Amino acid sequence: MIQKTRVLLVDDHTILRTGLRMFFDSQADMVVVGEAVSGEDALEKVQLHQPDVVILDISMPGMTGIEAIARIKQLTPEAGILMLTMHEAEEYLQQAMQAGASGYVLKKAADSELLEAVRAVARKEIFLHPAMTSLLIQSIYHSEPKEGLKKTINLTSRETEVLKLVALGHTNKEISEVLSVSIKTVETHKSRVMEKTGCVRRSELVRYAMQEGYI
Amino acid sequence: MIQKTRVLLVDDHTILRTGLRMFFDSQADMVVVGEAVSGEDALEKVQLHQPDVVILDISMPGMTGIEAIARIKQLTPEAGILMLTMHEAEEYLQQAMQAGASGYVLKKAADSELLEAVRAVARKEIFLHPAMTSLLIQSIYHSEPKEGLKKTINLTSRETEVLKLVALGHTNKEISEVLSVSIKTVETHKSRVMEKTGCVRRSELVRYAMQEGYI
DNA sequence: TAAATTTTCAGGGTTTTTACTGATTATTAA
DNA sequence: TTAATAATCAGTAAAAACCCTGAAAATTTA
Repeated sequence: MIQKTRVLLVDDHTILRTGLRMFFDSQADMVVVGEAVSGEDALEKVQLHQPDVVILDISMPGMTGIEAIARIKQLTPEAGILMLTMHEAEEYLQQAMQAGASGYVLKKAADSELLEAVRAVARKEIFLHPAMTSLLIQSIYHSEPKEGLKKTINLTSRETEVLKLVALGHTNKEISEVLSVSIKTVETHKSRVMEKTGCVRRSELVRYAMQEGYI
Repeated sequence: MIQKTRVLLVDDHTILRTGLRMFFDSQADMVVVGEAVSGEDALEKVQLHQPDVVILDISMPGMTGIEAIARIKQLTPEAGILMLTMHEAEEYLQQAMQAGASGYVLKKAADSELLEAVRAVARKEIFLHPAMTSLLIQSIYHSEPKEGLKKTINLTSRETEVLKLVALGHTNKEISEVLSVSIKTVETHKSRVMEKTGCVRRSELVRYAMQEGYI
């Protein structure tokens, strides 16, 4: 091992970070070069420490892990990003991989799996637990309209119509003409959809619509 | 091991089949229950032997492996299909996974990998070599448009980037930030794309991008 | 019927996009 | 080495979108 794999830990739980640091530093081929407690913090630390692998939690205060992935990738495209999370849901997995993550490991996974994942990501490979891979492939190639998510986010029929048309790139005016309502009404529906889905950008709306099979 | 994994070999090369049969039969947990020399033959043998795992080559006389996957899946959805091929190209990989394959192993892979793959598929998991997984994820989430489609309308690389981002719902500002250029530059590229494609509305641009496989 | 939800619309200020025209600097091809 | 193509950016005015708050009908549910 000529060079140790440089690891940056990003998690808001100090205890977890400390544990991970001890764990990684006890490995001959890796070293923790820094820690960050938030997405914003991570962006700084990434520039400062130039890590090979960034280990990131999805749920963090402030910027979400998903957002952080994109920002980090922008800053240092060479750094591999490994999501370490307790969420087994495929929606997170999909979003993370789409945003540019190189791996996804559950917090309940075995230590050996985490090490394997870090080493794979350091080699520029993508690491997913077989079961996670199944989920991903399934969701990509053989996805059914997800009932689970539809239950939580309940769009009205009018909101659904507007979402679809927005995602297809139609302007508010076009939508208002198609639905025979005023532009103001369209704006209201759209903003309500964004509120319900948690989207703050039109692009997120597009992705949401695609992901949920609206378009 | 209560039940041995029942394997069906499908390949038009007799030597290879014989070698594989000996190899698998030497394993304590698997048994080759049949062989087939073509896709058509495979369909019969699948019904006859009810295998747990079908090992299939893509390139075969008559029905292609990709076609065979779909047909086999239709007949016996419980059977896992493992592609064993010399093709490293991601287009085959994508097609195979989309058609319903559960794994993809290169003929040049190590014996141990093949065993691992068969066992994973028998467990209803999906098996891909990490490098293959990378390819797949890359091609799904970070794909370049297909060359064939770009013949008629020739977009420059920058125009293509802008088109993709526009179609994904990003604002000019977001695009200018991602590409590190001014908004004015983005506007120019976008209007040029609209000129070339004949689109006059953003929605048409979205449809074009989808149709041409940009997104 | 009463309450909750859905659908509809408005005002107003800010930001962004659109649709022009025009132009400079690489890079590539002939 | 020209000539063509690609990529960059500017100005400007009108149109549209965005982001609020607020609110009245219509419909559905309890």
